[in-house]
Amino acid sequence: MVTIKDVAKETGVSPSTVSRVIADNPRISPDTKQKVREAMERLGYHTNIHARNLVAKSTKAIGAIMPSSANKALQNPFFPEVLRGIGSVIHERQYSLTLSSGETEQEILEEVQRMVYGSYVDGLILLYSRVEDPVVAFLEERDFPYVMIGKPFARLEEITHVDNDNFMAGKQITNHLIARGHEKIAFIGGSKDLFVTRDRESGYLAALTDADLPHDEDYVIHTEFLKSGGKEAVEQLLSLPIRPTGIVVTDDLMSLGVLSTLEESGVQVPHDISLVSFNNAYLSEITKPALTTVDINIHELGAQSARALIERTIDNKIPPKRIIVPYTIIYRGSVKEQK
Amino acid sequence: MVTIKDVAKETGVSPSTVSRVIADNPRISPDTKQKVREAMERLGYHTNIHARNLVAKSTKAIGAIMPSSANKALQNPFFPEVLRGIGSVIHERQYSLTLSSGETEQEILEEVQRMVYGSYVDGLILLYSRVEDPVVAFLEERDFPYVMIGKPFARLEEITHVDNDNFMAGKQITNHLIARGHEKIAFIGGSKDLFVTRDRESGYLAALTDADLPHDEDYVIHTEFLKSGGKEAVEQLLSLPIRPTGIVVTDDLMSLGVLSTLEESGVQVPHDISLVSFNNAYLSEITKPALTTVDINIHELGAQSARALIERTIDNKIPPKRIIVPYTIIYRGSVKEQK
DNA sequence: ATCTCATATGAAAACGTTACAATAAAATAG
DNA sequence: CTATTTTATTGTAACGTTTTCATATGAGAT
Repeated sequence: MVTIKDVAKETGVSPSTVSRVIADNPRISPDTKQKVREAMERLGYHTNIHARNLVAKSTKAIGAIMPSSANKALQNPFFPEVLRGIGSVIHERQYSLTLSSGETEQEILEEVQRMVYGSYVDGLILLYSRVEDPVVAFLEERDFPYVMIGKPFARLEEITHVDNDNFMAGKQITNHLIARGHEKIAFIGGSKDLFVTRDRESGYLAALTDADLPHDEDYVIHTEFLKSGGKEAVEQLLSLPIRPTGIVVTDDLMSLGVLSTLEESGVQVPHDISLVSFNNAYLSEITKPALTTVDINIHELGAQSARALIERTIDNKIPPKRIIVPYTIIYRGSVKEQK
Repeated sequence: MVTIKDVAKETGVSPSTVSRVIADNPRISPDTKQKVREAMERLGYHTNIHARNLVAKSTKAIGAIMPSSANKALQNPFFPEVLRGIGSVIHERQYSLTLSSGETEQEILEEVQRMVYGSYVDGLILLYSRVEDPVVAFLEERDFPYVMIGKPFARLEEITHVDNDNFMAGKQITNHLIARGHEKIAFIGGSKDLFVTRDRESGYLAALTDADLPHDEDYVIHTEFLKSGGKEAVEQLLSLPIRPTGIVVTDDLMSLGVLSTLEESGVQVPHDISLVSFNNAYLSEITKPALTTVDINIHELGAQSARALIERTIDNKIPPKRIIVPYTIIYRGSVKEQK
């Protein structure tokens, strides 16, 4: 292993000078810098981060905390995509990325504690958001830098987070249905405990109100993620005396389930019922009628959170902020004019 | 930050003794161990990995290298799942997991070099396999511990890798179709450059041969991952003078595309054409006819590779090995008896 | 009682880096 | 041409561990 001393010896300067060259300190003459850099290149020098971290406090590493795998959400293509987003800025800034590996909530907490106490990372990105999260409590108590993707459950103004404007997205996509002549519009969302669901639902309701459409409670369904839930939801809607002509579904994967159940029941999409969805996962363009869906820009959610976190690791005193990533509506084939 | 010295002072022993207690050195008396452990607990001591790594050579961290994002495969739910698998053993052994963040091949190589030279990790897991991979060349040259998920392109016997028996799986799933009376069976696979495709195809062909069925070259199609490719493949098959009655598709996501194209063309699955698939991604149970598919046990692929790697980081001289993870066929509704 | 040997502990060096204080050399001012 | 400031460089002390070597204590063996 070639160290700073080897480079120093090679160039005939002191180790401290080499260290300064690495840090690009202005106090070093251009000549020396040049010379040292050549030697580093020639000998194949690479900084040993452990030595560096021991003295300088920064690790130049951040951690990403995944939700516990009890949560089926993991199957969602969301994760590889956020990780890519995070990765892109991580790479650009020459940071490195550590992933949490716990499966249960308890394990995740332990993992986080190990990362924080052992000074593995400078900051953390929480890839989920839940009620009364002990991880958040711990980080707050230690005043450790972190940002959250999605909307925090409490202390909204005190936690830096990156989110979409889910209210507006929900409103706008519902408006799309309304503009196409739909008046009986249902909503199928995930758990009510999740802010994504709540915000999108509020948007949906607002659109209805703005258009002077009544909102029927039977038209709003919350279901456990997918599969059985999605099936039940659809069956419930179809058994109603007056069937909806349009449905807003809060997740593409969910839409897939809705779509298949609808077809099983002989209901044609978009002929009989129009469907709009969220996320623009890859699969949303390969379903039978391709889905009209809200592209929430997952990659950007990741990238922005990484940027915000790095900023925060440099100065944890900057005021917390909320970053809203713009969404785009992707129009495809799941919506039809309703006469 | 509470250090080993603080614990030493608190208990009235020397730092070296504390260090030995941490390492559970048998030379320390049970009494002392007890006492020191209590103090560690009380003061909230946590090992600083950077200090430890500086002297002991192990980082107790491994890296996972994702494929370049040029590769659409990233959208595949495969990744969160392998990462979970890796994570489970990582956690169990108290290791930590670093993720590569490069987007292009060049970036990935740089990333790997940084990880290796900077001694960020003890070993690497390659989550992909490609021809003439500079990353592999680099790792081989440095004799750095690594394992690969999938099948290496060269030096099969020299690289520790974790894979399924894709030949047998391909054969068995094809046999399932044959047993149900199908004789005209087509195959839709990904790029011919990928070993997964090749192996599954060989299995498919072997099944045909064993059953004395002819194999028609027109029935074998290689397509770029999905979407347009999947569509074309299906159209090609349907335009044949004699249509197949069964299709083997090498990936669930691909099957989704095949399924929708088939339906668009008015072909009913499984009534007109039966479909079998691979991977058992979550979506395979929510498609219209749920897919009969090969569960390749992605989680286990990850877990096994992590285990093999950790073993290898401890002793890089152990002979390379190949680990075959068993698959299971999940029978669902996409296959029908052919009379 | 002396000697050997195991057992339990401690002192100190090392790991590769950064950062502060010190110094030497060069440039500028009076 | 000395005094002062500026610029470029160096020596040294940390950072928190592990590890080798040394040492003290007590138990058996002679």
